[in-house]
Amino acid sequence: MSLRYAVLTLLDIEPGSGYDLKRRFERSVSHFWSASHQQMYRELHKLHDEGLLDCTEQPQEGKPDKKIYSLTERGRAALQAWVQQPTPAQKIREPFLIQLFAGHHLTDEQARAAVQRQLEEHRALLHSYLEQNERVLQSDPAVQERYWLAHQTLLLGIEAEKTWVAWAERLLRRLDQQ
Amino acid sequence: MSLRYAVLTLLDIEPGSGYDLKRRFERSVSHFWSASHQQMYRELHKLHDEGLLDCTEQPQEGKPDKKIYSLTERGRAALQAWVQQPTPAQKIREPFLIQLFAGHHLTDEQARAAVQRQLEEHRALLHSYLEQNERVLQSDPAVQERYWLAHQTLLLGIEAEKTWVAWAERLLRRLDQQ
DNA sequence: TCTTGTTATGCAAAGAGTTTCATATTAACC
DNA sequence: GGTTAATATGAAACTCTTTGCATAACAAGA
Repeated sequence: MSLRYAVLTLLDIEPGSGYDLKRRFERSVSHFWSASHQQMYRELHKLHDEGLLDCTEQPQEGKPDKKIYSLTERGRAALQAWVQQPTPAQKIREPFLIQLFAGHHLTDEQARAAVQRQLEEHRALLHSYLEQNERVLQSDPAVQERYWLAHQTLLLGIEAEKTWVAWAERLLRRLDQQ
Repeated sequence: MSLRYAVLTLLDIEPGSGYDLKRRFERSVSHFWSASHQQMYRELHKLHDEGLLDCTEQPQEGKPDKKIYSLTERGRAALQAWVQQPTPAQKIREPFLIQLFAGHHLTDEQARAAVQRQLEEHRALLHSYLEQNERVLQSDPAVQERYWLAHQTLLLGIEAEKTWVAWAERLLRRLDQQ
């Protein structure tokens, strides 16, 4: 049930199409949620059917038309009610760590390569979050003020990636000594 | 496809029943994977049908009988082949951070309570990982040596929870000042 | 004109995970 | 004898997510 509220939250901040939403998921909330375009469209249809979203078709010049979704009164009420409820605990599922857990089946060389790959991925994530952070810091102070709690989630993402990178670097050094 | 390899990995380290496995998931790998008992039993049946697991019934005194599963040669080969393949990137899905992202719908008091709740959960996780770590450090050095990469995953879990706790504490202080 | 890339939307099937229900053995306690 | 709790296993229905397929408007370049 969380995807729907992620969608409502983003559309509450600013209305948009499924396509927009997909890109905003990648740009602004990838540090705590991900969803494919099929999930977006299905969820948008459902929310529209349930009367939580309005939809208006918007013709475009030089591009295909889009459907712009925005929250209805009921949509805002549903979001408001949900944010005040306790959330289910996160379920972590990290395939790479299963592999390391089965690391006695890896040679040192294989382990090194796998950790190196992860290190690069997490460095890239950290880099992208730091860029997002720069964009936020350069935006309108009134907007920053209004969405300061949203910004805190990005700061957690940054700290989490720093932790990951530091851990992977330490592990690589240890693998290199062997 | 990752659950099956998590199951194979644990049974490769030590054979056991579905019930054992459930507890071992909670005790030893909860920092990177979680699964319900229904998932265990279903996966065990599938892996047995596919010939990756052997199964022997073991009568018990004072308790219901259990089915002990262990890897077949093909099971070991499948695990060995998988650990060497690149893993799909983790998909983070953290409902609490959606709520914070929609934090403009919360009063400071509501936000404080929600963050406080998360802080307590993550402190409890940190505590339990630190206890696991103590158990590992007191175990047979030869076993520690063999599974040292598995132990590294726990150290990452500990660092990640420390990061979370520190972030939540900082956020709470900021909320208290308002 | 044809191909490639971006924008934009969607269906259908399969796979993974959750929730609810059900059963049975044994120990411990009242 | 009846209740509660831990151990032990499983089916069925449902929801959520992924994967593969499909369509179409338009721009840019070969």
